[in-house]
This record gives sequence, structure tokens and C-alpha cells, in this order.
Amino acid sequence: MAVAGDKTQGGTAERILDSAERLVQTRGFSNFSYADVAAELGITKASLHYHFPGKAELGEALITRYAERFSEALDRIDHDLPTARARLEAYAELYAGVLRGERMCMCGVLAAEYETLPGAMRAEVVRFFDENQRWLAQLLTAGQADNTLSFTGPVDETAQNILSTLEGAMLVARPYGDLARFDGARRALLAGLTVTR
Amino acid sequence: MAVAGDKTQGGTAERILDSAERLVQTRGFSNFSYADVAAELGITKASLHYHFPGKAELGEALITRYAERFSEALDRIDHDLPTARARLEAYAELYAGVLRGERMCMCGVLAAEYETLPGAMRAEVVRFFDENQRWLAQLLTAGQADNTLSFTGPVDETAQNILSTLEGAMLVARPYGDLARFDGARRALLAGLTVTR
DNA sequence: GTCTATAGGCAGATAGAC
DNA sequence: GTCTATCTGCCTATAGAC
Repeated sequence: MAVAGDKTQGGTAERILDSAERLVQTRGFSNFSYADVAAELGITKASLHYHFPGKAELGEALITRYAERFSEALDRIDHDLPTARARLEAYAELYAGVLRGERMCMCGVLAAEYETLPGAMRAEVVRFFDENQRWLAQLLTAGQADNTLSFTGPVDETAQNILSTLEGAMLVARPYGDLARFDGARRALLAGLTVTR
Repeated sequence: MAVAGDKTQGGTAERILDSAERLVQTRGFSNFSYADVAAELGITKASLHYHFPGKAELGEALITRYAERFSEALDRIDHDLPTARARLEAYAELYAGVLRGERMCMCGVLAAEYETLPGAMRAEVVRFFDENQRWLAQLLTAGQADNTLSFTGPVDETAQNILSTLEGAMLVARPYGDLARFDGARRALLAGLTVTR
């Protein structure tokens, strides 16, 4: 069991998830293998099957953990920052951090190969997007109330647009290896939601 | 050789490209096989290798043809429509048409698995994006001149943002199987570029 | 929990007949 | 140009020893 000060090590299952997560975010789900993970951790493929019976189950566990961590990050943003605008900026910064790690959003990658995913993974990808949009919609409503965000369209539609704008910015920026590209998209997004004085 | 009235048939190489193109746009490059294409066309895998020696060469031919057709569509838009705004709307409609065919932009899909692509394909994906951005930048400049488009940031950055916004809208809309989702993103994009009266 | 060994399938690819 | 036949390699997955 994990104890305090356990940051670097973790159990085998966690280390498998860490390795597989990075591989999915950089190469895609169908472009990494048990052999890749096993080699990276210095164990055998058979051991992986002990912790995760099949690739589908591993994939489910990957999204579940990713979504939980993301949700926790959103909770921290809500707790730490006072205005809707500051929260939105922190939200965009979450995505920028992923890109700085030379990764794509996990669910963005999975969306590209959505048709080939096991059913359970498909459902989890959509759930992740839904959760993001729910949080953003609530944020936008708060932004109208505290007068730190301005927008003209419906709340839900605007929330959807924020999500897909950031996903698209990551998707296209990565082939260029250009973080400034993402920053440009982020700047325009925030500018479009700024209250006119 | 292709002759007039040859719309439905085409040579074998063209039919291979048609089949592979649809498969890439729906499943991704690494998620389709020579066996898939062969089965769809009722020929053998060996025949495919006669026309395209390897999957890398087939991939290159796919992007080349896709980019050429896209470029022709852009030329038609320039020729047929008078204002920059009308051209931008037609551009967004190109993407909507792809999504209506239950496909994703080919280069958007390939961007998600960029790290695993052969070098020649990688270069072609970036070239496709560059070509789109070049056309959009020229469009935006024309839009300032004819006063049908308005934007505050730099031309090149705005062009990049239009591209990644549409790519992101397609990427996220497809798992939902929801065309209205894309339309929402398109509407917001165009609204953000509208001249204030 | 981790290992060795191996099964069974599908991938991309080639040789050579027709 | 298209075929049959085959190769090699990697994939996911399992059985069973330790």
C-alpha cells in the first residue's frame, strides 16, 4: 500500500499505468504494446497480464485514473482561485502543462481512434468530455455573475467550444513541436471571453 | 486510363486510395490494414503491393491526393465567391461536409498518431496544415480590405487558430455523433470574426 | 507476483506462376 | 496485374513453474 513520501515509486500497477499513460498520450492506444511497457519497467509481458487481464481493461483503468486526477485538479482550481476568469486561465494552463510534457490530452488522442476502441473505453472518453463541459458551463455561469467573463452564445454551447478549441490547439500544435502555437490559441480564446469595459 | 463518364469506376490504384482514405479517416492509419482494403475491393493483399510497395508509400499517396483535392476546392472557393466572409463560410462548410460523411479530417487524425508515422508522411501532414494556414492568412488580409472580416490578433496567428478550432470541433464532435456540435463551434468562430456595425 | 515457454492470430511483405 | 503460397515478426493472451 502507498504511504506518505511515496511519490517516485508506487506499486507495480501504478508504474504500469504511468508508463502506459505516457505511451498513449504520445503514440495512441493502438500504437503501444504490452511489450513496450514491459521493456520500460524491466518486467515481462506476462506480469502485466496479472495486473491488467487484457489491454481493454488496462485502457479503462488509464482513462479512469486520468479522469479522476483531472477532476481533482478542477476541484483545486475551484478552491484556490476566486474569480471565474482566473479559474478559466488555470484551466487552460492545465492543457498547456500537458503539451509542455510533449503529450496530447489522453481523451483527445482516443477520440481520434474512437471507432476502434472497446465499448467501455468509448463510454469513458465521452464521460470525460461531459465532465469537462459540465465544469466549464458552471464556470461560465459564475463568470456572468461575477462579471469576469463575457460571451454571447448559450452557456452549454460555449462550454463545448472551449473544450474543443483547446483540444484542437493541442492536436495541431504537437506536430509543429511549438508551444507558442498553443499559446496563441489560448490567448485568442481568453480574449474572446473578456468583459468589454 | 481514365476516360470521360468514368466517375464510379476508376483504375485499381484509385479504388485502393478511395478505400484506404475512408479507413484512415474513420479509424486512423495504424488501425487499418492491407487486408481490410483487399477485402473491401475483392482483390488480394499481394495486388495492393503491386500498386503501392509498402504501407508508407500508400500513406504518402493518400495525403498527396487529399491535399491536392483540398487545394482544388480552395481554388474553386476563390473563383466562385466574391467576399472574404463568404469564402470563410465555404471553408468551414468543407469541414462540415467531411464530418457529415462520418469522417475526420485526414490530417487531423494523422496528427494524433504523428509520432508513429513514417518521416515522409509527417512532412506531408505539416505541409497540409501550412497550406491551409497560408490560404487562411491571405483570406484574412482580404477580409480586412473588403471589410467583411474583423479580428484583433496577428493575421498568421488568427489563421492558425481558425484551423485548429475546426480540427478540434471535428475531433470532439465525432464521438458524440453530433453534427450540431460542430455547427455550434462554426457559428461561434464566424461570429468572432464578424465586423461590428 | 513474477517468471519461462508457448500458443494462435494478424500484420506487412516477397517470390514466382499465370 | 492479379493470383497462390509462404515468410517473418509482432501482437495479445494463457498455462504452469517458482
